[in-house]
Amino acid sequence: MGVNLKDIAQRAGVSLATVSNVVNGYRPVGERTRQRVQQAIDELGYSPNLGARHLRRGRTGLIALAIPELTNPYFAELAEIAISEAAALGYTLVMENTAADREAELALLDGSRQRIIDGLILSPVRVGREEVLARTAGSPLVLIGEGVYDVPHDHIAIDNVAASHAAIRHLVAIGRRRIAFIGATPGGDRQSAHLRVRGYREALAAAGLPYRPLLVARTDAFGRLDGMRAMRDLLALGDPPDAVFGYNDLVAIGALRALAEAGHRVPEDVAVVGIDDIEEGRFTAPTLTTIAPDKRVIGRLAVRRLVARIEGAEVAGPLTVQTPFRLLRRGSTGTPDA
Amino acid sequence: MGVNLKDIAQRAGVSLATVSNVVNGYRPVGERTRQRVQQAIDELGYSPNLGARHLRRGRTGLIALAIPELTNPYFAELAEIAISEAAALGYTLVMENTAADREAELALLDGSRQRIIDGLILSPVRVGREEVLARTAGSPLVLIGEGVYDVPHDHIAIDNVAASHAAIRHLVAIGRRRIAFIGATPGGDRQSAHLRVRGYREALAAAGLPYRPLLVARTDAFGRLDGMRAMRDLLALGDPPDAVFGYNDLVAIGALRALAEAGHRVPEDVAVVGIDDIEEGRFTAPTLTTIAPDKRVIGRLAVRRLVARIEGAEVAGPLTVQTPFRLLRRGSTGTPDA
DNA sequence: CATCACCTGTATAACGTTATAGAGCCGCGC
DNA sequence: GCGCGGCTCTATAACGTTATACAGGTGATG
Repeated sequence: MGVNLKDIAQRAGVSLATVSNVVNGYRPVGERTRQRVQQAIDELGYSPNLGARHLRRGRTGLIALAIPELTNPYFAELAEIAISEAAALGYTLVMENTAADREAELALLDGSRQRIIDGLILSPVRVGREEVLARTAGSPLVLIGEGVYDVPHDHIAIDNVAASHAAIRHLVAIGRRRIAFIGATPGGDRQSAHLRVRGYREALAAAGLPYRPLLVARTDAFGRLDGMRAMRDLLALGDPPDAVFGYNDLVAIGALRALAEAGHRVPEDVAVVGIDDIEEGRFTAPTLTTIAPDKRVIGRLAVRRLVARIEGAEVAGPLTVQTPFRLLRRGSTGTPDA
Repeated sequence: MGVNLKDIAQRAGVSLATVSNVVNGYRPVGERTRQRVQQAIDELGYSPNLGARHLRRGRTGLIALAIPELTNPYFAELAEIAISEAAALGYTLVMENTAADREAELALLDGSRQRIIDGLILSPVRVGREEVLARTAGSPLVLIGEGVYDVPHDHIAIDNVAASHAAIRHLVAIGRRRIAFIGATPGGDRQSAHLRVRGYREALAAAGLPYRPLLVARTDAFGRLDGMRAMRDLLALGDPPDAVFGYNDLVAIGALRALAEAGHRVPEDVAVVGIDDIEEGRFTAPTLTTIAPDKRVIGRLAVRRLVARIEGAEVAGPLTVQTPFRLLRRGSTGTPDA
């Protein structure tokens, strides 16, 4: 349908190859010829057929970002950053929703369904080291968030243990002693849940506080509803917590809801901290104290690493990169809003 | 790199064309041959090179969903539905972020950047009838949300006027008399803002209430922050409203925040209603009454229409489809949570 | 003046697929 | 026995691009 190289070549009175060289500068072209060709391109409105180009080049120009849920604002915010970074590098980013499903993650890893993409950024939830090592697809892979260790792939995430430390230290500093954690997982999945629990335990120990297993609430997923249910259970304990640290902001927001329903005051009765710094947390009542990962760094770095691997560049630096984070004190731990 | 048709053909001892026919059933193939080929495919693990296939077929198998912001949960929820519907129909959905930018919308319409996609689902914000009519790209286009009328394209949206009516009727029914609207726009963009204001005015008139221009707050965008600021302004009026209807849930949630900060009780002092039924609204304090569009219908219908047009099928029914909605009564208008 | 290197531009072979034209083969009916 | 239709399967020409090999011309150098 569209205008193609041949049309341009005819119009400009040169060969196909010359037009191609003008378009992507693979070989030098004389100034006069270049101008004639460029004029023809402008007049006819040529844009290359990417299918054909990529068939020839062996690459498609697409990269995929696979996340467990698009409706988690953290991932939506991350995706927005990754999309624009990919565009800046000349790639188109395709979103894949794994829905935290093991089969979906495996399918992506093996690339069976995905002969279209040049590389994959995956936020793994259900797959671990073995599955990643068993990966057959040859295209580059960058892991974000959850840790899958000792695999030959880039991995970008915050230091989950340190992040937990910071959250718990803050709660201790404002005088809390019975600090609960919401969002532990039963199985081996969700490495970061384990790491965050570990940071929680270590920080408690460092503060001289006892570790009470009853105060660590497991959840199946990590949405608002899960946080709400877990908080209800915690409130039903004979001796409920005076602070809660959620696996992420959504869980913490669910906890806020359960506390409001039960008539508890936040932060007076129970203080709440989350992780992710989603925009929503700046508008809850009270506003949510949170650990803010640097989403811009994570999103951009993931895309850049992936593109560098795709293009075969030597990538400096270690495979695993830990990105910075900050503690944002807000209403849910007693800091008045600005 | 991968296994291709030729490898399979050699392995099975048949011709290229036969393998192709086995793969996509264009021509009948004898049972014995089919089995030999199928076995070779399974053994070697063949999957077609989509670039080549699409070069030949003239289609890429990609469709784009262009929305003003990925971080608006309404669009994230819609996107999740559209992605899975597209996958079910054998297409891959690419997300495009227009960031409510006119240039970005125009670029998508003209398809200059987008020779990769077979069709486009666009939620227009800054472009209107003329721009859509001037579209040069030949690929099918489906519009969602905002209305751009009298153009030869499918358009899927709720009846904005009726939705506003329902919201205002509800507020009137619970005894409110000074009802404000947050989210009018100055320019001609955002048709739906105009329509929602129109429904607001009509419903006021039908209830015998006066229309007070001071109670219609303009905003530049439609996020939580915009809603919060607008609500602050409304509260500063000599005679503040006793109810607020937001352009969408985000705006309404911002209003909730401003009300909480100013010490007003919801719904006792001010009742609040939004549109979109994003999950977040079920967890605010109080929970948010909202007009719930049927996102599943919108997302699926948009994708199906688009795919039908791409594949050249005759599409029955009118171009413009209005999708159903429901009023969900929650805490912000005095209905206790279930 | 011959040789050589260089600089532009051209012709063409891929890339992996699908659709078209046609080649064998078999059995049936005249 | 011959022609014919139907059924499988094959050979091959696209699709639009890029990279390779090559051709023609020009200027510099010995």
